[in-house]
Amino acid sequence: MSLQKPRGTQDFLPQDVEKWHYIESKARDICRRFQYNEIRTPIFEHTELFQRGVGETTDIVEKEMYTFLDKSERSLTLRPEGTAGVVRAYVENKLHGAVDVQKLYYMGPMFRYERSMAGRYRQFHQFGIEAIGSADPAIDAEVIALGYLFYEEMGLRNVRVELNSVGTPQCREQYREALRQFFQPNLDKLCKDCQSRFERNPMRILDCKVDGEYCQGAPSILEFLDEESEQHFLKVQQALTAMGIPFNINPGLVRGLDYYTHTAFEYMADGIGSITTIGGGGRYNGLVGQIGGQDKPGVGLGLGLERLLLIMEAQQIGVPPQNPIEIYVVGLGEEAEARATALVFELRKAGISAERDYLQRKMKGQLKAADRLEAAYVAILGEDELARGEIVVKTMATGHQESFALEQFVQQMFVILKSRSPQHL
RNA sequence: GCGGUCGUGGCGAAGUGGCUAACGCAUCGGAUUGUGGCUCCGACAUUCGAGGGUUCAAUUCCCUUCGAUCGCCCCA
Repeated sequence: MSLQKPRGTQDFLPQDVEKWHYIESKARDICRRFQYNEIRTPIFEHTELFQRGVGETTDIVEKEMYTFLDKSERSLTLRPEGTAGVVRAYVENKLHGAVDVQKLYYMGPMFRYERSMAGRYRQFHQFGIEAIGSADPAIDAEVIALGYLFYEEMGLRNVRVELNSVGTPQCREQYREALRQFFQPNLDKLCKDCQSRFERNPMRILDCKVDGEYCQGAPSILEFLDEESEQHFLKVQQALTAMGIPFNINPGLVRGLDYYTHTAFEYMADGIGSITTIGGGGRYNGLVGQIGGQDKPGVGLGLGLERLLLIMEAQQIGVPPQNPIEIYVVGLGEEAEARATALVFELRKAGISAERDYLQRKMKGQLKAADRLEAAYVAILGEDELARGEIVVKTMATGHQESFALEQFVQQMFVILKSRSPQHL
Protein backbone atom coordinates (compact mmCIF):
# COMPACT_ATOMS: atom_id res chain seq x y z
CA MET A 1 0.00 0.00 0.00
CA SER A 2 1.67 3.16 -1.14
CA LEU A 3 -0.44 5.75 0.62
CA GLN A 4 -0.83 5.46 4.33
CA LYS A 5 -2.02 7.88 6.92
CA PRO A 6 0.77 9.93 8.46
CA ARG A 7 2.40 8.45 11.52
CA GLY A 8 0.52 9.05 14.72
CA THR A 9 -2.81 9.84 13.03
CA GLN A 10 -5.94 7.74 12.96
CA ASP A 11 -8.92 7.09 10.75
CA PHE A 12 -12.08 6.97 12.76
CA LEU A 13 -14.43 4.54 11.10
CA PRO A 14 -18.18 4.70 11.63
CA GLN A 15 -18.14 2.34 14.60
CA ASP A 16 -15.45 4.51 16.18
CA VAL A 17 -17.25 7.73 15.44
CA GLU A 18 -20.27 6.34 17.20
CA LYS A 19 -18.18 6.34 20.38
CA TRP A 20 -16.91 9.82 19.71
CA HIS A 21 -20.44 11.13 19.31
CA TYR A 22 -21.37 9.54 22.58
CA ILE A 23 -18.44 11.07 24.45
CA GLU A 24 -19.06 14.44 22.87
CA SER A 25 -22.71 14.44 23.76
CA LYS A 26 -21.85 13.56 27.37
CA ALA A 27 -19.28 16.35 27.47
CA ARG A 28 -21.73 18.88 26.05
CA ASP A 29 -24.38 17.86 28.51
CA ILE A 30 -22.14 18.25 31.50
CA CYS A 31 -20.99 21.65 30.26
CA ARG A 32 -24.61 22.69 29.89
CA ARG A 33 -25.27 21.85 33.52
CA PHE A 34 -22.12 23.59 34.73
CA GLN A 35 -22.86 26.58 32.49
CA TYR A 36 -19.79 26.36 30.29
CA ASN A 37 -20.32 27.45 26.69
CA GLU A 38 -18.52 26.26 23.62
CA ILE A 39 -15.84 28.29 21.94
CA ARG A 40 -14.18 27.32 18.67
CA THR A 41 -10.77 28.74 17.94
CA PRO A 42 -8.43 28.07 15.01
CA ILE A 43 -6.56 24.82 14.65
CA PHE A 44 -3.41 26.85 13.91
CA GLU A 45 -2.19 30.04 15.51
CA HIS A 46 0.85 32.25 15.30
CA THR A 47 3.79 30.31 16.64
CA GLU A 48 4.55 33.10 19.06
CA LEU A 49 1.30 32.48 20.92
CA PHE A 50 2.47 29.08 22.06
CA GLN A 51 6.01 30.22 22.71
CA ARG A 52 4.70 32.86 25.05
CA GLY A 53 1.76 30.94 26.43
CA VAL A 54 3.01 27.40 26.88
CA GLY A 55 6.57 28.45 27.66
CA GLU A 56 9.83 28.54 25.68
CA THR A 57 11.52 25.87 27.75
CA THR A 58 8.77 23.29 27.78
CA ASP A 59 9.17 20.08 25.80
CA ILE A 60 6.10 21.01 23.83
CA VAL A 61 7.61 24.19 22.47
CA GLU A 62 11.17 22.96 22.28
CA LYS A 63 10.58 19.85 20.22
CA GLU A 64 6.98 18.86 19.72
CA MET A 65 5.31 21.59 17.72
CA TYR A 66 4.08 21.32 14.15
CA THR A 67 5.42 24.66 12.96
CA PHE A 68 5.40 25.78 9.35
CA LEU A 69 5.68 28.89 7.22
CA ASP A 70 2.69 29.88 5.14
CA LYS A 71 3.00 31.41 1.69
CA SER A 72 3.54 34.82 3.21
CA GLU A 73 6.32 33.54 5.43
CA ARG A 74 4.30 33.76 8.60
CA SER A 75 5.31 31.23 11.21
CA LEU A 76 2.23 29.25 12.18
CA THR A 77 1.81 26.27 14.46
CA LEU A 78 -0.85 23.59 14.76
CA ARG A 79 -2.16 23.94 18.27
CA PRO A 80 -0.47 21.59 20.73
CA GLU A 81 -3.01 22.34 23.47
CA GLY A 82 -6.19 24.31 23.90
CA THR A 83 -5.66 26.93 26.54
CA ALA A 84 -3.42 29.35 24.66
CA GLY A 85 -5.87 29.74 21.79
CA VAL A 86 -8.82 30.23 24.09
CA VAL A 87 -6.97 32.84 26.12
CA ARG A 88 -5.93 34.60 22.92
CA ALA A 89 -9.55 34.66 21.76
CA TYR A 90 -10.60 35.94 25.17
CA VAL A 91 -8.15 38.83 24.93
CA GLU A 92 -8.71 39.57 21.26
CA ASN A 93 -12.48 39.63 21.55
CA LYS A 94 -12.40 41.54 24.83
CA LEU A 95 -14.43 38.97 26.66
CA HIS A 96 -13.27 40.50 29.93
CA GLY A 97 -15.91 43.14 29.28
CA ALA A 98 -18.66 40.60 29.90
CA VAL A 99 -20.57 40.83 33.15
CA ASP A 100 -19.45 37.54 34.55
CA VAL A 101 -16.66 35.02 34.64
CA GLN A 102 -16.15 33.56 31.19
CA LYS A 103 -16.76 29.84 31.34
CA LEU A 104 -15.79 28.22 28.07
CA TYR A 105 -15.33 24.74 26.70
CA TYR A 106 -13.82 23.29 23.56
CA MET A 107 -13.36 19.97 21.88
CA GLY A 108 -11.11 19.17 19.02
CA PRO A 109 -7.81 17.99 17.63
CA MET A 110 -4.43 18.96 19.04
CA PHE A 111 -1.04 18.22 17.49
CA ARG A 112 2.27 17.23 18.98
CA TYR A 113 5.19 15.72 17.18
CA GLU A 114 6.02 12.81 19.44
CA ARG A 115 6.72 9.12 19.17
CA SER A 116 3.30 7.54 18.95
CA MET A 117 2.22 4.64 21.08
CA ALA A 118 -1.00 3.29 22.51
CA GLY A 119 -2.99 6.27 23.77
CA ARG A 120 -0.56 8.77 22.34
CA TYR A 121 -0.97 10.21 18.90
CA ARG A 122 0.42 13.09 16.92
CA GLN A 123 -3.09 14.26 16.23
CA PHE A 124 -5.13 13.69 19.35
CA HIS A 125 -8.30 15.12 20.77
CA GLN A 126 -9.07 16.98 23.90
CA PHE A 127 -12.14 18.15 25.66
CA GLY A 128 -11.24 21.15 27.76
CA ILE A 129 -12.77 23.93 29.78
CA GLU A 130 -11.48 27.31 30.86
CA ALA A 131 -12.89 29.66 33.48
CA ILE A 132 -11.38 33.10 33.11
CA GLY A 133 -11.96 36.09 35.32
CA SER A 134 -12.05 34.78 38.87
CA ALA A 135 -9.37 33.86 41.37
CA ASP A 136 -11.89 32.23 43.69
CA PRO A 137 -10.67 28.79 44.80
CA ALA A 138 -14.26 27.60 44.50
CA ILE A 139 -13.93 27.74 40.74
CA ASP A 140 -10.74 25.67 40.81
CA ALA A 141 -12.79 23.08 42.65
CA GLU A 142 -15.64 23.43 40.16
CA VAL A 143 -13.31 22.71 37.28
CA ILE A 144 -11.89 19.65 39.01
CA ALA A 145 -15.38 18.48 39.90
CA LEU A 146 -16.61 18.84 36.34
CA GLY A 147 -13.87 16.57 35.04
CA TYR A 148 -14.41 14.07 37.81
CA LEU A 149 -18.14 13.93 37.24
CA PHE A 150 -17.59 13.58 33.51
CA TYR A 151 -15.45 10.48 34.00
CA GLU A 152 -17.91 9.13 36.53
CA GLU A 153 -20.85 9.60 34.18
CA MET A 154 -18.92 7.94 31.39
CA GLY A 155 -18.81 4.90 33.65
CA LEU A 156 -15.09 4.92 34.47
CA ARG A 157 -14.04 3.18 37.62
CA ASN A 158 -11.08 3.98 39.82
CA VAL A 159 -10.37 7.48 38.59
CA ARG A 160 -8.10 9.29 41.00
CA VAL A 161 -7.62 13.01 41.39
CA GLU A 162 -4.06 14.00 42.20
CA LEU A 163 -3.84 17.50 43.57
CA ASN A 164 -1.02 19.87 44.24
CA SER A 165 -0.25 23.54 44.51
CA VAL A 166 2.71 24.92 42.64
CA GLY A 167 2.24 28.33 44.25
CA THR A 168 3.44 31.44 42.51
CA PRO A 169 6.44 31.54 40.15
CA GLN A 170 8.42 33.03 43.02
CA CYS A 171 7.59 30.17 45.40
CA ARG A 172 8.57 27.73 42.70
CA GLU A 173 11.95 29.29 42.04
CA GLN A 174 12.81 29.16 45.72
CA TYR A 175 11.67 25.57 45.84
CA ARG A 176 13.74 24.55 42.84
CA GLU A 177 16.79 26.05 44.46
CA ALA A 178 16.09 24.17 47.67
CA LEU A 179 15.70 20.92 45.74
CA ARG A 180 19.02 21.42 43.98
CA GLN A 181 20.68 21.92 47.32
CA PHE A 182 19.00 18.80 48.62
CA PHE A 183 20.06 16.58 45.74
CA GLN A 184 23.51 18.09 45.21
CA PRO A 185 25.34 15.70 47.60
CA ASN A 186 23.89 12.64 45.84
CA LEU A 187 23.89 14.02 42.36
CA ASP A 188 26.33 11.42 40.99
CA LYS A 189 24.27 8.59 42.48
CA LEU A 190 21.06 9.59 40.72
CA CYS A 191 20.03 7.89 37.52
CA LYS A 192 21.05 9.39 34.20
CA ASP A 193 17.65 10.90 33.62
CA CYS A 194 17.56 12.57 36.97
CA GLN A 195 20.96 14.06 36.49
CA SER A 196 19.66 15.84 33.46
CA ARG A 197 16.52 16.80 35.32
CA PHE A 198 18.64 18.35 38.05
CA GLU A 199 19.29 21.53 36.12
CA ARG A 200 16.29 21.56 33.85
CA ASN A 201 13.50 20.65 36.21
CA PRO A 202 14.52 19.29 39.60
CA MET A 203 10.87 18.88 40.59
CA ARG A 204 10.64 15.94 38.23
CA ILE A 205 13.21 13.97 40.18
CA LEU A 206 10.52 13.43 42.79
CA ASP A 207 8.52 11.48 40.18
CA CYS A 208 11.40 9.15 39.39
CA LYS A 209 10.71 5.45 39.81
CA VAL A 210 14.40 4.59 40.20
CA ASP A 211 15.65 7.13 42.67
CA GLY A 212 12.93 6.84 45.25
CA GLU A 213 15.40 6.28 48.06
CA TYR A 214 17.20 9.55 47.44
CA CYS A 215 13.92 11.43 47.58
CA GLN A 216 13.35 10.48 51.21
CA GLY A 217 13.22 13.65 53.22
CA ALA A 218 13.27 15.94 50.21
CA PRO A 219 11.64 19.30 50.82
CA SER A 220 8.07 19.63 49.64
CA ILE A 221 6.73 22.43 47.48
CA LEU A 222 4.05 22.87 50.08
CA GLU A 223 6.65 24.16 52.56
CA PHE A 224 7.49 26.94 50.15
CA LEU A 225 4.01 28.27 49.57
CA ASP A 226 3.45 31.82 50.69
CA GLU A 227 0.51 32.68 52.89
CA GLU A 228 -1.83 33.48 50.02
CA SER A 229 -1.00 30.33 48.07
CA GLU A 230 -1.46 28.23 51.13
CA GLN A 231 -4.88 29.72 51.83
CA HIS A 232 -5.93 29.22 48.24
CA PHE A 233 -4.84 25.59 48.30
CA LEU A 234 -6.71 24.95 51.53
CA LYS A 235 -9.91 26.44 50.20
CA VAL A 236 -9.73 24.35 47.04
CA GLN A 237 -9.48 21.26 49.22
CA GLN A 238 -12.36 22.37 51.38
CA ALA A 239 -14.56 22.97 48.36
CA LEU A 240 -13.71 19.56 46.93
CA THR A 241 -14.48 17.91 50.22
CA ALA A 242 -17.78 19.74 50.41
CA MET A 243 -18.72 18.37 46.99
CA GLY A 244 -17.60 14.89 47.94
CA ILE A 245 -14.84 14.73 45.35
CA PRO A 246 -12.06 12.46 46.60
CA PHE A 247 -8.52 13.67 45.98
CA ASN A 248 -5.02 12.83 46.87
CA ILE A 249 -2.47 15.51 47.69
CA ASN A 250 0.64 14.84 45.69
CA PRO A 251 3.40 17.37 46.31
CA GLY A 252 5.41 15.79 43.51
CA LEU A 253 2.84 16.54 40.85
CA VAL A 254 4.33 18.77 38.18
CA ARG A 255 2.69 19.62 34.91
CA GLY A 256 4.37 20.04 31.59
CA LEU A 257 3.28 23.57 30.86
CA ASP A 258 4.85 26.68 32.30
CA TYR A 259 1.73 28.69 32.89
CA TYR A 260 0.38 26.95 35.95
CA THR A 261 0.16 28.74 39.28
CA HIS A 262 -1.38 27.54 42.53
CA THR A 263 -3.67 24.62 41.71
CA ALA A 264 -2.35 21.77 39.55
CA PHE A 265 -4.17 18.48 39.19
CA GLU A 266 -4.32 15.31 37.16
CA TYR A 267 -6.81 12.53 36.67
CA MET A 268 -5.26 9.09 36.72
CA ALA A 269 -6.63 5.71 35.73
CA ASP A 270 -5.04 2.28 35.47
CA GLY A 271 -4.65 -0.09 32.67
CA ILE A 272 -2.94 1.40 29.64
CA GLY A 273 0.71 0.51 29.81
CA SER A 274 2.86 3.17 31.30
CA ILE A 275 0.30 5.89 30.72
CA THR A 276 -1.91 6.63 33.64
CA THR A 277 -2.71 10.29 33.23
CA ILE A 278 -5.95 10.76 31.35
CA GLY A 279 -6.43 14.46 31.94
CA GLY A 280 -5.23 17.38 33.92
CA GLY A 281 -5.23 21.08 34.42
CA GLY A 282 -4.70 23.88 36.81
CA ARG A 283 -4.81 27.56 37.49
CA TYR A 284 -2.99 30.01 35.29
CA ASN A 285 -2.96 33.43 36.86
CA GLY A 286 -0.73 35.64 34.78
CA LEU A 287 -1.27 33.88 31.46
CA VAL A 288 -3.87 36.32 30.20
CA GLY A 289 -1.50 39.20 30.88
CA GLN A 290 1.29 37.34 29.16
CA ILE A 291 -0.80 36.87 26.03
CA GLY A 292 -1.33 40.60 25.99
CA GLY A 293 -4.55 41.28 27.80
CA GLN A 294 -5.40 43.07 30.95
CA ASP A 295 -4.41 40.45 33.46
CA LYS A 296 -7.15 38.10 34.57
CA PRO A 297 -6.89 34.93 36.63
CA GLY A 298 -7.98 31.69 34.99
CA VAL A 299 -8.28 28.00 35.60
CA GLY A 300 -8.97 25.11 33.27
CA LEU A 301 -8.52 21.49 32.35
CA GLY A 302 -7.86 19.35 29.32
CA LEU A 303 -8.91 15.74 29.01
CA GLY A 304 -7.41 13.35 26.49
CA LEU A 305 -10.22 11.66 24.62
CA GLU A 306 -8.15 8.88 23.03
CA ARG A 307 -7.06 7.90 26.51
CA LEU A 308 -10.61 8.02 27.76
CA LEU A 309 -11.59 5.69 24.91
CA LEU A 310 -8.72 3.36 25.77
CA ILE A 311 -9.80 3.11 29.38
CA MET A 312 -13.41 2.62 28.37
CA GLU A 313 -12.29 -0.29 26.26
CA ALA A 314 -10.12 -1.72 29.04
CA GLN A 315 -13.01 -1.44 31.48
CA GLN A 316 -15.43 -2.78 28.89
CA ILE A 317 -17.70 0.21 28.95
CA GLY A 318 -20.08 0.03 26.03
CA VAL A 319 -21.70 2.77 24.07
CA PRO A 320 -25.41 2.68 23.25
CA PRO A 321 -26.06 2.24 19.53
CA GLN A 322 -26.45 5.62 17.94
CA ASN A 323 -28.25 4.89 14.69
CA PRO A 324 -30.24 1.66 14.71
CA ILE A 325 -32.28 0.62 11.69
CA GLU A 326 -35.97 0.77 12.46
CA ILE A 327 -37.31 -0.83 9.32
CA TYR A 328 -35.58 -2.91 6.69
CA VAL A 329 -37.65 -3.22 3.56
CA VAL A 330 -37.28 -6.46 1.66
CA GLY A 331 -38.33 -6.20 -1.96
CA LEU A 332 -38.75 -9.33 -4.09
CA GLY A 333 -39.04 -9.06 -7.82
CA GLU A 334 -38.58 -6.10 -10.08
CA GLU A 335 -41.93 -4.47 -9.50
CA ALA A 336 -41.77 -4.89 -5.72
CA GLU A 337 -38.23 -3.55 -5.58
CA ALA A 338 -39.29 -0.43 -7.43
CA ARG A 339 -42.09 -0.01 -4.94
CA ALA A 340 -39.66 -0.66 -2.07
CA THR A 341 -37.50 2.22 -3.19
CA ALA A 342 -40.46 4.56 -2.89
CA LEU A 343 -41.54 3.07 0.43
CA VAL A 344 -38.14 3.48 2.00
CA PHE A 345 -38.17 7.10 0.92
CA GLU A 346 -41.64 7.62 2.42
CA LEU A 347 -40.51 6.08 5.70
CA ARG A 348 -37.47 8.31 5.81
CA LYS A 349 -39.57 11.38 5.11
CA ALA A 350 -41.73 10.37 8.05
CA GLY A 351 -38.69 10.44 10.30
CA ILE A 352 -38.04 6.72 10.41
CA SER A 353 -34.59 5.26 9.80
CA ALA A 354 -35.10 2.79 7.00
CA GLU A 355 -32.86 0.67 4.83
CA ARG A 356 -33.18 -1.80 1.97
CA ASP A 357 -31.02 -4.21 0.02
CA TYR A 358 -28.82 -2.92 -2.78
CA LEU A 359 -26.98 -6.14 -3.54
CA GLN A 360 -29.77 -8.07 -5.33
CA ARG A 361 -29.82 -10.62 -2.54
CA LYS A 362 -32.54 -13.18 -2.22
CA MET A 363 -35.09 -13.16 0.54
CA LYS A 364 -32.87 -15.18 2.83
CA GLY A 365 -29.91 -12.95 2.25
CA GLN A 366 -31.92 -9.82 2.84
CA LEU A 367 -33.33 -11.13 6.09
CA LYS A 368 -29.90 -12.18 7.20
CA ALA A 369 -28.65 -8.69 6.47
CA ALA A 370 -31.54 -7.16 8.38
CA ASP A 371 -30.77 -9.41 11.30
CA ARG A 372 -27.10 -8.51 11.30
CA LEU A 373 -27.89 -4.84 11.06
CA GLU A 374 -30.20 -5.29 14.02
CA ALA A 375 -33.24 -3.89 12.31
CA ALA A 376 -36.23 -3.81 14.65
CA TYR A 377 -38.73 -4.55 11.88
CA VAL A 378 -38.58 -6.01 8.43
CA ALA A 379 -41.23 -5.17 5.88
CA ILE A 380 -41.59 -7.78 3.15
CA LEU A 381 -42.98 -6.83 -0.20
CA GLY A 382 -43.25 -9.46 -2.94
CA GLU A 383 -45.44 -10.18 -5.91
CA ASP A 384 -48.17 -11.70 -3.75
CA GLU A 385 -48.37 -8.78 -1.34
CA LEU A 386 -48.29 -6.34 -4.19
CA ALA A 387 -51.20 -8.09 -5.86
CA ARG A 388 -53.19 -7.90 -2.63
CA GLY A 389 -52.17 -4.32 -1.92
CA GLU A 390 -50.55 -5.40 1.30
CA ILE A 391 -47.15 -5.61 2.97
CA VAL A 392 -45.95 -8.05 5.60
CA VAL A 393 -44.37 -6.58 8.70
CA LYS A 394 -42.16 -8.85 10.78
CA THR A 395 -40.98 -8.03 14.28
CA MET A 396 -37.46 -9.39 14.34
CA ALA A 397 -37.19 -9.91 18.08
CA THR A 398 -40.25 -12.15 18.25
CA GLY A 399 -40.62 -13.43 14.72
CA HIS A 400 -44.26 -12.34 14.78
CA GLN A 401 -45.58 -11.01 11.50
CA GLU A 402 -48.77 -9.49 10.17
CA SER A 403 -50.08 -7.87 6.99
CA PHE A 404 -50.71 -4.17 6.62
CA ALA A 405 -52.55 -2.38 3.86
CA LEU A 406 -49.90 -0.85 1.65
CA GLU A 407 -51.58 2.57 1.76
CA GLN A 408 -51.47 2.76 5.53
CA PHE A 409 -48.09 1.11 6.03
CA VAL A 410 -45.98 4.22 6.62
CA GLN A 411 -48.56 5.81 8.87
CA GLN A 412 -48.95 2.67 10.94
CA MET A 413 -45.23 2.09 11.29
CA PHE A 414 -44.89 5.63 12.47
CA VAL A 415 -47.44 5.02 15.20
CA ILE A 416 -45.88 1.71 16.22
CA LEU A 417 -42.39 3.13 16.43
CA LYS A 418 -43.53 6.17 18.35
CA SER A 419 -45.19 4.03 20.97
CA ARG A 420 -42.00 2.13 21.65
CA SER A 421 -39.55 3.14 24.34
CA PRO A 422 -37.29 5.99 23.31
CA GLN A 423 -34.14 3.88 23.38
CA HIS A 424 -35.40 2.02 20.34
CA LEU A 425 -36.15 5.19 18.48
C1' G B 1 15.44 11.29 20.11
C1' C B 2 17.24 6.07 22.07
C1' G B 3 16.39 0.57 22.76
C1' G B 4 13.25 -4.13 22.02
C1' U B 5 9.30 -6.86 19.35
C1' C B 6 6.34 -7.20 15.08
C1' G B 7 3.92 -6.51 9.75
C1' U B 8 0.75 -13.30 5.90
C1' G B 9 -6.97 -12.76 2.82
C1' G B 10 -12.21 -8.22 5.64
C1' C B 11 -10.47 -9.94 10.83
C1' G B 12 -7.55 -13.50 13.87
C1' A B 13 -3.64 -16.81 13.06
C1' A B 14 0.00 -21.23 11.25
C1' G B 15 3.98 -21.94 8.00
C1' U B 16 8.38 -23.21 4.81
C1' G B 17 14.84 -21.47 0.62
C1' G B 18 11.36 -24.71 -4.15
C1' C B 19 5.54 -28.66 -5.63
C1' U B 20 -2.31 -26.11 -5.02
C1' A B 21 0.36 -20.57 1.39
C1' A B 22 -2.79 -24.54 6.88
C1' C B 23 -6.81 -23.43 10.07
C1' G B 24 -10.69 -20.33 12.63
C1' C B 25 -14.17 -16.19 12.20
C1' A B 26 -16.67 -13.22 8.73
C1' U B 27 -18.70 -13.01 3.70
C1' C B 28 -21.20 -15.18 -0.71
C1' G B 29 -23.91 -19.47 -2.86
C1' G B 30 -26.59 -24.12 -2.04
C1' A B 31 -29.26 -27.92 1.06
C1' U B 32 -34.51 -24.94 2.48
C1' U B 33 -38.61 -22.08 -5.62
C1' G B 34 -40.47 -16.21 -0.56
C1' U B 35 -38.58 -15.77 5.65
C1' G B 36 -32.93 -14.21 10.06
C1' G B 37 -30.24 -16.49 14.52
C1' C B 38 -28.67 -23.56 14.47
C1' U B 39 -26.59 -27.54 11.20
C1' C B 40 -24.28 -29.49 6.75
C1' C B 41 -21.94 -28.77 1.77
C1' G B 42 -19.27 -25.54 -1.58
C1' A B 43 -16.66 -20.82 -2.99
C1' C B 44 -13.21 -17.08 -1.33
C1' A B 45 -4.68 -14.71 -1.00
C1' U B 46 -1.06 -15.43 -9.06
C1' U B 47 0.11 -13.67 -2.89
C1' C B 48 2.90 -13.00 2.39
C1' G B 49 3.73 -3.96 4.51
C1' A B 50 6.86 -1.34 0.45
C1' G B 51 11.56 -1.10 -2.37
C1' G B 52 16.16 -3.34 -3.51
C1' G B 53 19.89 -7.41 -3.07
C1' U B 54 21.74 -12.73 -2.65
C1' U B 55 19.95 -17.29 -5.24
C1' C B 56 18.50 -21.71 -10.56
C1' A B 57 14.45 -20.48 -6.91
C1' A B 58 12.60 -15.81 -1.50
C1' U B 59 6.67 -15.02 2.05
C1' U B 60 11.10 -17.54 4.18
C1' C B 61 18.19 -15.04 4.09
C1' C B 62 20.44 -9.72 3.84
C1' C B 63 19.90 -4.30 3.39
C1' U B 64 16.81 -0.01 3.18
C1' U B 65 12.21 2.14 4.08
C1' C B 66 7.20 2.80 5.93
C1' G B 67 3.96 1.52 9.76
C1' A B 68 2.32 -0.72 14.45
C1' U B 69 3.50 -1.91 19.36
C1' C B 70 6.30 -1.97 24.18
C1' G B 71 10.03 0.43 27.41
C1' C B 72 12.87 5.18 28.28
C1' C B 73 12.00 10.55 27.86
C1' C B 74 7.74 13.41 28.12
C1' C B 75 2.73 13.90 28.17
C1' A B 76 -3.24 13.97 26.86
